[in-house]
Amino acid sequence: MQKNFRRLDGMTLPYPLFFPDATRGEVRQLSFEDVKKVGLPGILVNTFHLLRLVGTEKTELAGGIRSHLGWDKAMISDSGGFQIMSIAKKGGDNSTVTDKGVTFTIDGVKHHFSPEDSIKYQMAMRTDLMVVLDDFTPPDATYEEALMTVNRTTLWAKRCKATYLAECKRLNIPRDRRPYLIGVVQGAYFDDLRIQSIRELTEIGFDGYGYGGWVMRDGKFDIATAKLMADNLPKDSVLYGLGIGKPDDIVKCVELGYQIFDCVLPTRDARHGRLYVYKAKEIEKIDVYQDSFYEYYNPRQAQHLEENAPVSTACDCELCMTVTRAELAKRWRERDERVLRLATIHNLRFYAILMEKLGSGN
RNA sequence: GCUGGGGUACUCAAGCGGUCAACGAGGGCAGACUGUAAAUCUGCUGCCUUACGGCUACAUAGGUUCGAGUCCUAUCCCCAGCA
Repeated sequence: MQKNFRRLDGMTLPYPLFFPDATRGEVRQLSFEDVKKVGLPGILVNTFHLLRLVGTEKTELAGGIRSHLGWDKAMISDSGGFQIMSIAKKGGDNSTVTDKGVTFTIDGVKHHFSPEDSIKYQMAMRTDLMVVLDDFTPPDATYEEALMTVNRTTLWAKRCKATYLAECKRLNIPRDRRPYLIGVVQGAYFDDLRIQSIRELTEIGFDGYGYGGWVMRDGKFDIATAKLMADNLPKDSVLYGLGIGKPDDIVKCVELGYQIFDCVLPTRDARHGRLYVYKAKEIEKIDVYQDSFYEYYNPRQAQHLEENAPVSTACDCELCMTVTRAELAKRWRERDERVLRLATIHNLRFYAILMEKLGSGN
């Protein structure tokens, strides 16, 4: 198993890594300075949304999305495959998905997007890791529907790989300076489809493989499929849990061999008033291998208006160092927007500490 | 003192004879959120009950009516204008 993540500039970062989602080029509520202070290795940006909002020319001219945005740490990109699910398949509009690609309709505007587009733009962005465009099903999909997306994902993966190689050649990128290209395993909850997807993708050959699709099953993280994949994928490849996940699920995945994660949960939960708190008095005493090693803290609850302690004593983030629970609760109910930033910082710091704890065992 | 307008659940606020346990908003409580069209969304919020249903309620007391938060009378408060 690989021990380190290699950035385009040659710098290495020890696994496991968690990348907060900066879908549109920014982690919601945070400045890049905030993200850096939190101690995470980089951010994940979304190819489809950035292509829509920034465009290819600007990015190429600026020498990559990193310098366009002014971000100097690691950056990985998602292909836009998830948006096929979250936007195109949500129904009710004119979006369509065919083998050729996908047509999104957002606010009445049509956007065409193909596997080739995704790779070309990811190359133009010069992210450290990129993901093939994939297709997947909603949780209630039938076997036949899941099979169709497995086949399409394989078809697209081939074209993504070809585009990747062509772009590397066209741009004269030396072998050791190429971004990681991740294939995404599909197959929903059907083990044989997952195996088929793994077989087809590994035949094409990728630097790593992602646990794709709907990772939740009946309201719980589908650890069985995560294990199936870890057991059947090449041991020397990178394992990426796309959209994973809750802190305890990340712990389980790291134990299975997963190295890279990204998820909206810490940032979205922060905005929605769900803060993560380690059940330990101080950072040194945190044991992430203990059952239920953390709990939720909701600053919106009126009961916290009297509490003069910090949100967590096992945390060194700006929120916990400067604001009491009472102050946070008060400011939350006053709709002071700055608390969303502090809450986001807190949850991301929680994830950063989690990854540090998980990495120290390497 | 006169004239006019009001008193509705934790708060604000609809309601103008039945479809009202009472619109809506806030607050409160609970839940959801997993490659971000989410600083969002969903419930519950008089009492008993899992529910059906029952009970008690729209300042207070009477009254009219088959039926009253809604109409009438008196009383108590509040507000504006005039004295």
